[in-house]
Amino acid sequence: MYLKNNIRRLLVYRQCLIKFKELGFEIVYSYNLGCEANVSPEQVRKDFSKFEIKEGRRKAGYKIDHLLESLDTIFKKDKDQNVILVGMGNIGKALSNYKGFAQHKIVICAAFDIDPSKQTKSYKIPVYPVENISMIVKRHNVKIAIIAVPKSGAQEVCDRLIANDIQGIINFSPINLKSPKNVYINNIDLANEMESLIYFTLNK
Amino acid sequence: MYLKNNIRRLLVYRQCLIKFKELGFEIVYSYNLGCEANVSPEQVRKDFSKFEIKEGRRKAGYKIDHLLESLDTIFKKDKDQNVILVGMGNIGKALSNYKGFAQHKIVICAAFDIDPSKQTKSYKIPVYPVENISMIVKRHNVKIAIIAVPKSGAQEVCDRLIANDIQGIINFSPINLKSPKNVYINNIDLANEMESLIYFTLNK
DNA sequence: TAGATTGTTAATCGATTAACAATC
DNA sequence: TAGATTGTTAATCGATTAACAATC
Repeated sequence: MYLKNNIRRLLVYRQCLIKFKELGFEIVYSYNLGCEANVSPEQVRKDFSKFEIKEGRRKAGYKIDHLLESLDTIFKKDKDQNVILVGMGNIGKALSNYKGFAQHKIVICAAFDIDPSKQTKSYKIPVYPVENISMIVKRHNVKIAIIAVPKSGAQEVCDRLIANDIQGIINFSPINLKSPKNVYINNIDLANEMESLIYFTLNK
Repeated sequence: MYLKNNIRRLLVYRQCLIKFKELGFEIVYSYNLGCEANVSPEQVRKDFSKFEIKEGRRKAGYKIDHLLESLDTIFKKDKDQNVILVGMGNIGKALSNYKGFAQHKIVICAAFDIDPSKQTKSYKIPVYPVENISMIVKRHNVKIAIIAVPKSGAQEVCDRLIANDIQGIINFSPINLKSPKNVYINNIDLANEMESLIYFTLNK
């Protein structure tokens, strides 16, 4: 199993490569890419090596398109990935409008909220009562979910998702969810992210 | 300089301790806290040791209140921390309404946007034109900023913030910002967070 | 007291960095 | 060819885990 940092760096490389491509470049050296991604050239080559990306040519660098293809294979970008979103509060709404997902072939196919006033099919993404999770998950074969409900309801939502065979959850609620270890959870606690930033800024 | 992971775990411990406290507990053992935070008891004790938190009593565990006080000292929670927010799009708006910051004594004291239709003082947080950054930063002695503008404008905003002596930036724009190394940047790329979740979920 | 738990020291593990042969 | 760059192997560094003495 590859480590988190590895994967995260690959995703940053992809970001950088897309930028280079947009700027009209066709090849990069590990040195360029490292500069842009804030890592050493050796780290870049090591990461590629670990994922068996061996498309560089000594002295001639890497073709950007080839690298992007390899990364698309690793991240299975051949088709859309359906995800569901639970909670249409501040964060939920922002995520449902977020443009960045589409470019990554991530599609929020349905949202859920307990508040009937937020349930509508006239919105860009249909918003259902949470009772419908089971139906929608089966219909669209969803394996990934986003939790953006208040802290108090997060564990209950989590349990319901797992009961419906959701395998991975990104959690914006500031609580450490309990889950069986075969369910992968990515916690994003916005206040903690701010705290950590503040800590490192003030303790340089 | 303490490592990122260390600090992040301390913040998770705090989250857990607050939960325990709300549930009426007064003491914890490293074992309980580890369980809740998903780390080993040894890791908990090691982290405490590193930050010179030595308030446990053998066999009697740690007083939750004492631990929270120590953590508040480490994270300087004696007074509010003013931050500014640039970009009042989807994400910016969500952040400006986010309840979780107040509990952490993080205060968004002003927001900025280039779109005149978004500039208003009648909103909960005043929204100014970006030209006013300099004035507000000086007036409130702000050192920390949030970037939530589209990718295309992010580097320009970043440069302007740094020119105004901002020391730490949390960046929600999907781009690797260039900055002098004395400015700490915390990048949160929502699409990459989703990608990483999807990767680990599908490659278990 | 005996057993449990802390705080720290030592051992292990894994990630990053350095070095370098291969070669374009 | 000479110099530059890759891909990999070896060395280092640091984080995590294990062990254990101290002691409540």
